Amino acid sequence: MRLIKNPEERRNEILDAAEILFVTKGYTKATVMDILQACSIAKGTFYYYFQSKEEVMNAIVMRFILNGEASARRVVSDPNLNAHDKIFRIIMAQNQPDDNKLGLIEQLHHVQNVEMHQKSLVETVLRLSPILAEVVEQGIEEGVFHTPNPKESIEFLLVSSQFLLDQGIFQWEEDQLLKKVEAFAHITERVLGAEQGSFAYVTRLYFPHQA
Amino acid sequence: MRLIKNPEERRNEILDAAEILFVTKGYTKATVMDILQACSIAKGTFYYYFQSKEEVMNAIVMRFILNGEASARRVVSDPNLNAHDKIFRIIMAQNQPDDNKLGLIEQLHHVQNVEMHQKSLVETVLRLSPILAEVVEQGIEEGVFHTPNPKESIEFLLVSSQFLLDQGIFQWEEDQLLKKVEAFAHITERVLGAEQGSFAYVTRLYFPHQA
DNA sequence: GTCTATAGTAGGATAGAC
DNA sequence: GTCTATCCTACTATAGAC
Repeated sequence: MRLIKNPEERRNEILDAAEILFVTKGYTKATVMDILQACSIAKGTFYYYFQSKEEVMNAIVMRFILNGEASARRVVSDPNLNAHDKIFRIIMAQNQPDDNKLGLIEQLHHVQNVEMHQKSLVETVLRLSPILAEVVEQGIEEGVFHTPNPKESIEFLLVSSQFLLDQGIFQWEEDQLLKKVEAFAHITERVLGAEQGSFAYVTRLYFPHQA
Repeated sequence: MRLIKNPEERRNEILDAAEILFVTKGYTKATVMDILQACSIAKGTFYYYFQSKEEVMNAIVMRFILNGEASARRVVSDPNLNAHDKIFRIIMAQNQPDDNKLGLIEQLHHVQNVEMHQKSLVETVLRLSPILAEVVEQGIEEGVFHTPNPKESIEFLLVSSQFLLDQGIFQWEEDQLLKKVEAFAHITERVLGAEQGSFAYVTRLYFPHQA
C-alpha cells in the first residue's frame, strides 16, 4: 500500500487537508491523526514533511498572507495612481479576499485560535508596512502627506487598526466600533500629516450601510 | 499521607509555586508535575483547584495587572499634578513594577503562550485606557492637549505601543526599537495635539543609556 | 530520498475510590 | 478534598520496504 508522490504535491495535500480541518474543527480540536486519516498517510510521513502541527498552521497562514501582499504590490506598481488612490485600493484589497478564504478568517476570529490569529496579524503588519511606507513616501513627494517617519507611522497605524479593530481580540459593540473607525480616520490624518477629512472615506468602507 | 488544608491556603500555595516555576523555567517548560512536586500534592488536587495550567497563569497575570491599575489610579487622583506629570508617572509606574514581578514580565515577553500574553495586553489596554483618557481630558482643559477623541486616541496609542513595542510579539533589533520609540513619542504628540517635543522624554524612559 | 508501521515517551487532563 | 489510575494527543524513535 505504498504510494510515492511528488513531494511538493504531498506537502500541498497535507496543507489542504489541514486547512479544511482547522477551519471546520478549529486548530486545537483538529488532531494530527485527523490530518493523517484525511490524506491517508502515516504519522512518520507527516513528521517527515513538517516538524510540528504548529508548523502546518504557519504554512497555511503564510499562503493566505502572501496573497494579500501580492495584491498590494500590484497596486503600488501602478504608475497611474496617486498616493491616496493607492492606499484606498490596498485597503480595499485586504478587506475583500477570495470567498474561499473567508472561512479561514472567521476561524482566526474564534477564541480557540489565538496563536494562529496573532501570527497572521503580525505577519500582515510586517509584509504590508514596507509597501505602504513606499506609498506614504510617494504622498510626501506629491505634497499630500507630511511626516518625518513614514515607515514607523505606517507600522503604528497598521498595528493599531489590525489589533484594536479586530473583533476576535477586542469585542466591541457595533456603535463603539463605528466610533473607533471614525477616530482612526482622524488619527491617520494627523499621523501622516494629511489634509483633514481626506481619510473620512475609510468609515464608509468599514460601514457601507452608514451615512 | 492525606493532608487536608484550608482551601484558600492551598490555592495560594499552588499559585505561588506556579509563579516561581513559570518565571524560572518558563510557562511551557514548567509542567504540571513540577507544580505538584513543589507543593507535594497529587494531580487530582491540582485540577480540583484549577481547571487547567492556563487558568493558573491567568490568575497570576491578573494579580499583576490589578497592581498596575491601582497604581495608575493613585496617580490620577492626585490633585496637585498636571496632565503631563500624570502621564509621565503612569508610564513610569507601569515600567517599574515591584522587583519580584520583573521575572513575570520577562516571561510574558518570551513565553510561547500567545493566548495568555494577548490576554494580559488586552486587559492592560481595557483597564488603563479609561484612566489615561481622564488625564487627556484634564490636559485638554489645561490647554496642553487638543483632540476631539480623547478615549479613542488613547486606545490607539496604548494598543500600538503595547503590541508593536512588545518584544514577545515583534522581535526588533535594538536600533529599530529605538527608532520606533522615538517615532512613537512624535506620533503621540500629533495624535493628542500636544506641543512638539513634549513627549520626547519617553525615549529616555525606554532607553536610559542613550543620549 | 520517500514512505509505512509500530512502539513508546511526556505532559495535560479526567474519573472515581476513599 | 485528596488520591491513584488512566486517558488522550503531540511528538519521537526505529526498523525496514521501495
